[in-house]
Amino acid sequence: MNIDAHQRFSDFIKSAGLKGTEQRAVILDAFLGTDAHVSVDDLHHIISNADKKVGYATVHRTMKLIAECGLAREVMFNDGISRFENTLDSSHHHHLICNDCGQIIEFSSKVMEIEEKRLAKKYDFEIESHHFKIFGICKSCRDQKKRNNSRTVL
Amino acid sequence: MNIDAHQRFSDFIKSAGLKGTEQRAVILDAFLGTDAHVSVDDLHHIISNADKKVGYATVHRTMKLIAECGLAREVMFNDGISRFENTLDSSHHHHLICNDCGQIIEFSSKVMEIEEKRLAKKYDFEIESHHFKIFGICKSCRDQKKRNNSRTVL
DNA sequence: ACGAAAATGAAAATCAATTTCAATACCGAA
DNA sequence: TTCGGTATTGAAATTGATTTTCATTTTCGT
Ligand SMILES: [Mn+2]
Ligand SMILES: [Mn+2]
Ligand SMILES: [Zn+2]
Ligand SMILES: [Zn+2]
Repeated sequence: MNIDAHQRFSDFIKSAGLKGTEQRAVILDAFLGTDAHVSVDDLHHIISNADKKVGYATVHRTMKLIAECGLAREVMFNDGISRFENTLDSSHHHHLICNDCGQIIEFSSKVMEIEEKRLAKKYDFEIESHHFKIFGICKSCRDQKKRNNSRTVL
Repeated sequence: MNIDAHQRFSDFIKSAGLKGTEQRAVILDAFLGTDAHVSVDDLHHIISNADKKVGYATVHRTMKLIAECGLAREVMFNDGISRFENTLDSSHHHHLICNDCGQIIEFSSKVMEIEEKRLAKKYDFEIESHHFKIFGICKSCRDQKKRNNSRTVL
């Protein structure tokens, strides 16, 4: 189905005149092993916890490469930290982000994709990327608040 | 029509147990005097150029207050800098951002607002804010590229 | 005017991201 | 396989926006 991610990365590396290294393999594996939205720091910890040693700067540089070759997408929520998500095993989507617990709900919307194309045409704009983010309070956080409020009243 | 922005800000200040100061007035005026997406640094320069002296930290803290009271909305594009835009004299909208020249085109979309409400209901999510950002290349940058390319060929 | 509380601003701290650079590793050519 | 030019690594330093600190000043209800 998909071209193997490792293959794709090494093709990218080669075609860019770069070199394959043990560190890059370790980082790619760590990244492919998560299904969350991981920061450079997250990945650096994951790698360290697996008793491998790769410098923070190298994780950072390699994640940029992995994103550049299309295996990762860089997303920023509201905390000023860049996070990466696997693009191969998830289709295009957007995010609902809970302001309380940080939970992230993914969604996709055909309606929005169509509307976006209409807007691009209207403004004669060539789209390279786009992102819709909805911030608010998730159901479980609202429920928890309700419980706390009734407790306060008692 | 609108409650006067100054009135609204001073009401907010008062109700929060804060104090009115000359600096806050200067900063609010500077902010209301622009119609762009201005950073703290932008505003600090605007104020300095007008031969007034307000510390950078005070501009920062005051813009947070102005946003908190609903007179400004904080937006972040892709350069890691927070910018503020006037909410009173512009209605709710989203942004097309040119990756080449940084130009920002504003748009609003009824379709998206409706779709967003549908999604919130679907995921039982209480929306507090949302933002749709489309990155790409604007018409004039595309035209310029074309011109450069034909020049290269010659 | 007094005095408690808040605000100011210069400087320092924070913190993710990025750069530096000397040492090391990669890899194609011979 | 060795060689050698090039890329990579990683610890430490730097960057740059944001945020905090804290001594001093200002505000504003009484
Ligand atoms: Mn996602
Ligand atoms: Mn705008
Ligand atoms: Zn939540
Ligand atoms: Zn442009």
